[in-house]
Amino acid sequence: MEAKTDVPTSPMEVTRGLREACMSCSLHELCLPRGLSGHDLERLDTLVDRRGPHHEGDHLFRVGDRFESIYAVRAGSYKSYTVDSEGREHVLGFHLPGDLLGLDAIYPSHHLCNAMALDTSTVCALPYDQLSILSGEISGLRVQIMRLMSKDLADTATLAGDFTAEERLAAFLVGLSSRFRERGYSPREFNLAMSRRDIANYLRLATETVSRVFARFEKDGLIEVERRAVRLLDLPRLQSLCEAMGGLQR
Amino acid sequence: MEAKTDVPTSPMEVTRGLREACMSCSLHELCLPRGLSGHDLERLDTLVDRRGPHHEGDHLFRVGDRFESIYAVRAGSYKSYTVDSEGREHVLGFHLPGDLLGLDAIYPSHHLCNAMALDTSTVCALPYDQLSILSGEISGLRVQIMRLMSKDLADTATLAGDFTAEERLAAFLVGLSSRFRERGYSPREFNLAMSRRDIANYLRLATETVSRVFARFEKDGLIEVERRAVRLLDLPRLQSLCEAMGGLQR
DNA sequence: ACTTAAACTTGATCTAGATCAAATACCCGG
DNA sequence: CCGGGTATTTGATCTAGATCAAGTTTAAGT
Repeated sequence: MEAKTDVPTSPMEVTRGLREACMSCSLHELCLPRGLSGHDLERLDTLVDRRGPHHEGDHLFRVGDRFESIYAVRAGSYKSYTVDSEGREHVLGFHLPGDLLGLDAIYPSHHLCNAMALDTSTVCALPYDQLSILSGEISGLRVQIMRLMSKDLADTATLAGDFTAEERLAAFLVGLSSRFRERGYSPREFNLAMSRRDIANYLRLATETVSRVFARFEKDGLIEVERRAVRLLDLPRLQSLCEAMGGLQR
Repeated sequence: MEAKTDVPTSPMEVTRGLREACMSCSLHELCLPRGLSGHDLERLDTLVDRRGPHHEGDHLFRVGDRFESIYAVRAGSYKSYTVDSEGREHVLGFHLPGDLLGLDAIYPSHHLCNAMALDTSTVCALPYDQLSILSGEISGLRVQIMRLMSKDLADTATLAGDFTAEERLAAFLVGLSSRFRERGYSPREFNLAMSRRDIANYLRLATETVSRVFARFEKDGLIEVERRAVRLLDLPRLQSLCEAMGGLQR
């Protein structure tokens, strides 16, 4: 048996604790700490409340929950989604390590969507009022928060467009691929954390259509897909399929 | 003949200049100044570079332009849009007085979309680096910038969902209605600044479909529409048509 | 291993909305 | 007031993708 990982009880565990500090986090360059120097980083670090692990199906927050913190995904992945009055689910996004969650709740001060773990996952919670104060004092932090929000705005806008099922799915795969690359994983071969149904809801397609387009892509030699495991065989061609959308997506 | 409006040359013009200060701007409560006290407001005011008028079809910025300022619409209206590699236009949003434009360009530091005046329109340009510095010093300004970005994120997410043509158009009208109400105009009766084609591109529908749904709404006694002039006859029923979407939209 | 349920795929239809095709209305410059 | 271009409406088809309907594979218990 391994020791429980959520209570540091040995020197080894303490070392592990240190490794989890922003300073030594591998997501450094993607996440809030980007561009921050040693001392500022330490100050940010004191705000961080590391939470989890959440297991598949666990909720990080739900519609209507009071907004208190924004979350940075540390490990695993989450989906954000809403359920409309007809009971239809709309997936708003998939969130990988380094992504921020909960930004849309700042204005109304309560959450507008649900966030559910797709995997065994953990987050860093950043209490928003403290973060806001700190961002007044550290211009680099302010800059990075704005950058990340701006990026979210741009990404969402891309998805909003009117595109074919092929374009959407190609963009989805290419987008995931570059996000994995940024995070140091293979951009050619990865596992989908989300179900076909989630992908379909995200891309505004029927599950069956997603399945069929996957099959078509495989037949055309663009990808190899077996259940959740995907290998991109012809990234250039996939990119050209979705260049109409500006190339990528999240 | 009236005097040119862009060069203050008389006491009257000076008065007009004062009226245009943030402090006395009617958009105060919607726009960046919200929640700012007298002195802070004056500081914000010194950043503002009032530009225009732009005439119908004029561009405020275009894809690829270097990002320098964010813009607050002062009068008139703009649309933001992209043109994809197939030449299809995708309208991202319509921007009324008090709305901010250009936020999605912060991250890449160049504009990702075009912004075009739909009417004779003016903006307040806020140089982003100065605004960023000032927002470090004035917490209320920081709060308001985050609120407005957060709102944009939430709005865009709503549009991204999978809804019928009726739901979309109803939400569009209801959204416009509440935005006009917020701005002190009639929520029941207004003029559309945008063409059917723009509406269609925004809602991911064909122009013909927009036309037909307008006709259907009119036949059902929901609205009266003549060219660009719209009167909402049954707001409650329109709202119930789009409640699936969470009620509104921009 | 056996059951049951969920996830996924595949095939057959159906349909909302796109596209194609005119006709009509409006607007603007001369 | 007139001619030509653009915006809008209306009608007739067409089609991408939805929906309906079985299968099939996988995973989790028991």
